[in-house]
Amino acid sequence: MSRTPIWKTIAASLTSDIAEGRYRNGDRLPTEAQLSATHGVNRHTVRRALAELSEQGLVHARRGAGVFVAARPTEYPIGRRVRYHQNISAGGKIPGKQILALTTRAADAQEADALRLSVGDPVQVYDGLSLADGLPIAVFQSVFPTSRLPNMLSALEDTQSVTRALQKLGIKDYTRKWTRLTARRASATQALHLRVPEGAPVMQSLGVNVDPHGHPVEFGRTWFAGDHVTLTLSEP
Amino acid sequence: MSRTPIWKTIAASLTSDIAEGRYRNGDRLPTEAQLSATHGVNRHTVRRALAELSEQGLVHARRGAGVFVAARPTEYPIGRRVRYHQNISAGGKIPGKQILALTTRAADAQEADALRLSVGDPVQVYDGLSLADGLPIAVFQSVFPTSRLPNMLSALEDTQSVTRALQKLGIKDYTRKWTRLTARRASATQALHLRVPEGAPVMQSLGVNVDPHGHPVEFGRTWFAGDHVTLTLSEP
DNA sequence: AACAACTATACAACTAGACAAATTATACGG
DNA sequence: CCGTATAATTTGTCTAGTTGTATAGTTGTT
Repeated sequence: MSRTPIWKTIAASLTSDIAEGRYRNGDRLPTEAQLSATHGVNRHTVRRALAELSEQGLVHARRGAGVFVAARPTEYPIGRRVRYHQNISAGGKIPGKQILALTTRAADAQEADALRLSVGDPVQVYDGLSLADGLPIAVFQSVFPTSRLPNMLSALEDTQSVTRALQKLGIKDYTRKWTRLTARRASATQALHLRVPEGAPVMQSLGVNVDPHGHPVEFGRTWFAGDHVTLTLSEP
Repeated sequence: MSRTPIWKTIAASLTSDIAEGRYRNGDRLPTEAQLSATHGVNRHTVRRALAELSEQGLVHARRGAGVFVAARPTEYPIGRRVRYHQNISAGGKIPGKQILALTTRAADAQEADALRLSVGDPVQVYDGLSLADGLPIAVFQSVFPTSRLPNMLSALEDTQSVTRALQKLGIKDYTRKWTRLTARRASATQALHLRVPEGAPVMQSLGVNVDPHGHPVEFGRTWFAGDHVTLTLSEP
């Protein structure tokens, strides 16, 4: 009998299938039941193989949905001019955004400090999800001062783009004033959106964009899925 | 993977949103579709969370309309002097009434006994709905003897208030002679008015009000929505 | 005998899609 | 202006499929 466990040969077979492009980025693998049937083994043996691939970051599973080929890291440049759509397009991927929620509430201390407001001043909040080639790479929360941008939410609803929404409201250009990066663990909801296990490492980015006069127009919090993105710093 | 089911975290999130006043009494929650999108989860998972809140009585759903934050129980004191308007106002809520029907017919056995009439004597009947903060808390049926109060219905139509209508007809004060309480299941029409599922528990209250001379002036049947009201007994 | 690899079974948790039923919003005609 | 038919929303229910986890048993190797 062979010395190598069955699950290792199955894992190797799946790995080569992925490498050869038989299953591509974001594709769903056959179900565990199908794989166990085609390989003539028990489902648990297939699971052992999939666990190996998952460990290596080649695939990720979603309960009830299936096992998917993990995306290769997306390059995301961060500099003085941060434009999501341009960044992703330049990397040869199709950008996408998904609105999770548009709300109005009072500013907390951090937001007030960043936007030069007082705590409790009204702000408009855009919670969303950034996609590259249809795969989630980041969840973000953009906060806009209501006093300076009264109709930001409706503009966002129309354009789905921060850049275009700001243009609509008369702000033709904006630049990044500062960016702070930290490593964090994904919360339950972040993990769900980013399709990573809870507690997986994410990169938290805090930043403020200002108009040409230096007035802050947006305070953004972004959480990048560490496995799917590498941030590249251009002009610090 | 996390040990706690996703739906529990969603339920907890919604509960805290309600507790913090983000959604208030009677407010409509976001639709199940919206919630499932913002939480990055299937609609059925959201439904599981909402079912939990519904079980706890925090929300109630209306098919085709939405999911609403359930009103906190309204305190309704029952004693010798039962005045609807005062009772609700004292609880810090805005009282309201809605006339469902004003009719004249013959007294049945129960009504005749309570009002010291003969079966078949003419009585005037006021079917209505009691609201607190715009939410239905009870349906009621007030029966008045035509012999003693000939123009009660028109007085009610003007004043919408039993107390003021009786004053208009010369009865300056009245007190509760007796009250009987029973638990029942809501009939279809009651359930519709009270916005509770059919068969939900309701408290049936029967009572007679008498003028200062001890003559009965009103026989009232009231059905309180059990989930929305707690009756408190003051002077028995 | 001990251990690792694999099998077998069952259930929980979540996803996916479809359709029914109730409600609300909208357009139309008198 | 009002009522009515129509469409769009929204919750309720059903069926089916998929991964996650737990328990117990079998087989081959050392």
